[in-house]
Amino acid sequence: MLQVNFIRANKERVLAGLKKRNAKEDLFQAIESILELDEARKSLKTEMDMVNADRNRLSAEIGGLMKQGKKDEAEQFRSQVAGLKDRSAEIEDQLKATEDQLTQQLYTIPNIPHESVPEGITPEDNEIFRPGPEPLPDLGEGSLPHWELAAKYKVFDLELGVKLTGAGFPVYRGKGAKLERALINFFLDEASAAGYEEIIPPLMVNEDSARGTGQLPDKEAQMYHVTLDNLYLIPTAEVPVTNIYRDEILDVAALPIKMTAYTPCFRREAGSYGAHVRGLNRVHQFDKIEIVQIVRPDKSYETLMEMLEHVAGLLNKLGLPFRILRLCGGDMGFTSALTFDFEVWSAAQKRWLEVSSVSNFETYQSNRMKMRFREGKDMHLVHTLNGSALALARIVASIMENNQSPEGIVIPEVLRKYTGFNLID
RNA sequence: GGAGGAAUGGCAGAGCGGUUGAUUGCAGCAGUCUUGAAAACUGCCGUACUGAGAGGUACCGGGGGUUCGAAUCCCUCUUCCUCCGCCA
Repeated sequence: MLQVNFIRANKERVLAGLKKRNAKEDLFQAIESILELDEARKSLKTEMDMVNADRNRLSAEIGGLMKQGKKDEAEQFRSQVAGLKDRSAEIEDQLKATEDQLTQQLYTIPNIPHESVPEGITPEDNEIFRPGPEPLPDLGEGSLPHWELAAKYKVFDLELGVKLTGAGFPVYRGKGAKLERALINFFLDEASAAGYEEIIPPLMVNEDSARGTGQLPDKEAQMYHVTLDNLYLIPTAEVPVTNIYRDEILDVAALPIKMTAYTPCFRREAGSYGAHVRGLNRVHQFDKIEIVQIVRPDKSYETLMEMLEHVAGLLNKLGLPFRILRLCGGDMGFTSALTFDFEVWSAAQKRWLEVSSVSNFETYQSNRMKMRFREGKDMHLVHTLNGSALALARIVASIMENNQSPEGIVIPEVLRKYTGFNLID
């Protein structure tokens, strides 16, 4: 979330940011409300501190008198302290209520978009940061979408997933399963080579972690919730991996911190429907390799480009036709300041499929997580970034569609040492 | 799941009702000495809120309670350790 002091000092910027995000009117009002609540908070706090200071002073005097054996004099002070105590408790209740309201309001304010974020409301308004190849590959007549290829070559089975679990839980089989595993290993090896520490995190997180990265309270309905133990299935490795450094004060020399993790990701995808969810286009469980960086604020945009190039490198090595979009204000995630989406061209479906999202959250997550670094005497919030490198299900779909041939699905060169075969037939 | 024990600053480890935000050691930072380094010595060394500042307030796993006063006593939750049971 944003810091109140930042909002106060940069009110115009915050309001302009909300406008760019096409925010509703009530968010603009929330900004006013936040500033007022913070003023109220401050004066209540000052009042309580003064009452407590009096109480502490009197208590110390009572202690001194008791030591000297002057019990009668001590008695006089007791009733005074009792009164102060009641007063303090009263103010504390008000203070707590004010702070709760303030926090609730702050949770409703999204991150402020970076200046380079284009104006716009819908995905059509996203800026093409790096265009796809010209002309786009054309597989000609008879090319099949991946779900038909899956049936033909038995790569994955969605109906079996329905039997075992429900819609949107694919079962990969045989060479399909091996291709999946090959991609995981390839992506992890590439991340390691780029200096990312490999992490195997828990697949369930507690409430604090979900709040830290911003899934709570904003996106609660998107997560599977294990109510009996109050745990959430992770929608992305970003959640457990970024939270590793929650509530930590890092030494500046420790930065940047680069971590990667492969995990299955679980998403309820409530509200999705239609042809766009066919096959592997949108599923409830998919594998993803995530890269996360924790960096100095002055380096974060440089880092964002570095991560962008890492992901672009992966797609180039796989030989998939892709483009990069800079998301517009209206299409950007709640917690992000700047997001680049990677889309792979599906010639068979004649549409672009999102396979990666690389974002800079600036201090939005680190403020929630109290993730800071010390440099000399000064302490600052770090910037956090993450990106998919890459999301598997759609990559598998893309490889199947783009690499289909009369003989079968051709495995990209770089994956062959991982799969042990060149063709799915 | 059952029975005990524990939780204090970056780490180790005192304190167990009254100037204790907290002794001490290590680590860290600054300095003296030195050609340099080591050693020795001196000083500094938690976080948050608040205040122009001096300062004030809060925090000794979380929450609640007793008391004029709690790191210290009580209740509760959580986590960790030991033993038993179960188990990939």
